[in-house]
Amino acid sequence: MRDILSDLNKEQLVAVEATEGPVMVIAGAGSGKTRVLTYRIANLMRKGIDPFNILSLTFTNKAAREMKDRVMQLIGDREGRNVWMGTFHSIFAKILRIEGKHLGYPSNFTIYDSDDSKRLIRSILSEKNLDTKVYSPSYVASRISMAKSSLVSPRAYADNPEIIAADESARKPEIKNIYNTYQNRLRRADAMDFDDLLFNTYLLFSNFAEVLLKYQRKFKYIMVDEYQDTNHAQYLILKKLAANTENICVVGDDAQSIYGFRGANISNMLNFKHDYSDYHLFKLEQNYRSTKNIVEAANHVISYNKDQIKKKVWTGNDQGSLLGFIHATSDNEEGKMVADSVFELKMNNQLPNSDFAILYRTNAQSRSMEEGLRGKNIPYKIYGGTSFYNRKEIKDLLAYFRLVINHNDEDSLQRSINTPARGIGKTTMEKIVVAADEHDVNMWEVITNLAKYGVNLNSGTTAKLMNFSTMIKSFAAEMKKKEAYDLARHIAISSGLLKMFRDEDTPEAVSRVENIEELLNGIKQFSEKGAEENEGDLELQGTLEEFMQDIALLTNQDNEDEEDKDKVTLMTIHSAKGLEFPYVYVVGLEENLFPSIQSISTRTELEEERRLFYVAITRAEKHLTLCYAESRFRWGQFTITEPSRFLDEIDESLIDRPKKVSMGAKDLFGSSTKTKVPKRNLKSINTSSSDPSFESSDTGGLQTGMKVEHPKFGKGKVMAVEGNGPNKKATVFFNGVGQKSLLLRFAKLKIIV
DNA sequence: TCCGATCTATTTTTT
DNA sequence: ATAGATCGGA
Repeated sequence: MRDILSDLNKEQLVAVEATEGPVMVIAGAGSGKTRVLTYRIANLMRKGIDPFNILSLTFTNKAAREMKDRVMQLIGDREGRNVWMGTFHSIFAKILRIEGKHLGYPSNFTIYDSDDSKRLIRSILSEKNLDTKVYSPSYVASRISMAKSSLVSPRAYADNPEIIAADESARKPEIKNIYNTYQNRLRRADAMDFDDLLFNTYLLFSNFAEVLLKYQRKFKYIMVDEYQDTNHAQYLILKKLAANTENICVVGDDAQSIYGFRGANISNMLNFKHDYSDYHLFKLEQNYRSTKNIVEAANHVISYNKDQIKKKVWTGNDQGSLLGFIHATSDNEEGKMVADSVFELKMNNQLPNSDFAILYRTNAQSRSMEEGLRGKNIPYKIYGGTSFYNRKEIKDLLAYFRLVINHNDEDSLQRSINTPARGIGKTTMEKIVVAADEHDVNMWEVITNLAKYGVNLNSGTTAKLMNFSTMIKSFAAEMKKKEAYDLARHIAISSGLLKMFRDEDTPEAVSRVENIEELLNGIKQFSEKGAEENEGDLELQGTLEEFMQDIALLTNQDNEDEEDKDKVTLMTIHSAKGLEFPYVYVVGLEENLFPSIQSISTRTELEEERRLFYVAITRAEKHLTLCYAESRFRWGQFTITEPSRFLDEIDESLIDRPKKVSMGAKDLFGSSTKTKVPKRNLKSINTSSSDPSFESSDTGGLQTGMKVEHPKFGKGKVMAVEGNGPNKKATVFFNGVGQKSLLLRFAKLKIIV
């Protein structure tokens, strides 16, 4: 620990040593940002600061874990574990479990993930008889989420003329009411969604001065990673927490801001100098990670963005080899070619699998990569995607756990009450929901006091409900006595859930049973670990409640323990941020995929996509390969693609591209013997050809999401509408044909819905 | 109330 | 492709 400071370059060193007062570090990709943060923590402790007084915030679990590991390496586990290090959400959840009572929440509140939120929104929509085509749950969810991350309460939402006008012009005036009901429902269930973890922390700190003071005293030194990704709520919370000592150090890179879609606001970086006039600014511009070619490619790409803080990222590293380029005819071939390339590099240079990463824009792209790698027997691991905790059987079992911990959790109640079937059907549940709404109490309250709330049910049903609540209560009683694993297994068996899947006797059900076993094993490990650490410490360790708190914020597979060491990494670019790999493949560089179709209509969104591409490029240390496939299965359909505009933004001289440039659909059809075009798609192209009786509609009011029919392309869905007047264009996804951009002036479109 | 067959929306990215 | 929603029959 003595000479840790000698590991740093001059700029890093000053940033590490400026421990007092506000500090902002603008750190280019690969410039040792995490290093600065971890060494800062070590340095603080070296100077005698109590680790309990240090707070370090990150965005992803992976980044948090990485930071923890590195800090532990520097200063040892014993002291290291006392630093409050974690994601914003997990740290604030921890605080809210302790202080939530001030806001009227019990400490065992349930955290709803985005799935749970959407399900709740769905059920509110159906109660309010709103059309889910107009009020698409994900749209409503994102409106609500945006409001919350800007600290706009349901009340403030309804009172804000601009928001209301926006909703009205989008013909969705009900959103304010949905938001209000949604928030009441969460409250009634003693549940918080992800945004509430921030919003409520903000409320806590602004309304309870003594609580704020307690945490201001506690967190004398605050560090924030990826500051460019903070949203308004996070910004204000930080401002409050740091108000006393102003010992706040934020590290960020505007060029890597990729979370605008969830409310991140780069202006938080720009505002820093206004909030803390005596701040110190440090810039880290030397890239230690990548070769000259990679850095140059990245700089070139990002220079296409208008909005950016000027800085010059450079490297003293070798020139390195040219960027690789893979041009495949289909997504499957792309997977094969990437796997071949990995295999070749690995064999020629005797490299471990862990040197390789394959990065993509969307989780769905992992499949063809997996197939390719499996074909070559290359071990891989996937981050994210449909995570373990999102599988149906896991959610089913977790719903029991959650309900046992928090009986008021209505989502879990609805999920578990008739799974496995107990003869408590829709009619019964409807009556309960109605009674709950009428008396503004939650469903558990109604179920356990049927008479009091005037619910009329026959004696058989009453008995069934009674049995269910008795069972849940008995589980809850055992929670205090039993260890997490024992209780979990007991619930899996006594609830009948395990039996239900066993009885099903399909291959699918077998894997569901296996997954349940896996979850139980995970719990076993957890409680054993708890018992180990328990000596002398918290008595709560190792209970099911603790386990649930632990996993509530783990949305992707974060359990890396088992020998996942030497494997190729597959992940989205978003989750790759902050990581680095010697060999990186960026796949699916196609228009409408990357940049994504939803982003190409506005400059800000397109620039965010470009920053995402920048992040992807700068993950690579030694070699970067860019991949493009001429066709791809998307939404279960065969689609013809065009190369991404981003490919043109890298200087040709940096890419090792085969001379022949052949692209586009014509070429593909000419040589389509190689590409498997499913029969039914060919059929649908042929059968839906021009029909003399076809009548086109007035497309003046055409909107995203509408269903249309085209005389030649058949039925499709409008993905985007852009331009005005005679130049108005629509991007339509046609079943079996793929995506088409149509000039409405000419296109004969019939609006179906 | 349950079950199966059929229809339908869904896919951007993360906590 | 796939999970969930919906509907009709048992």
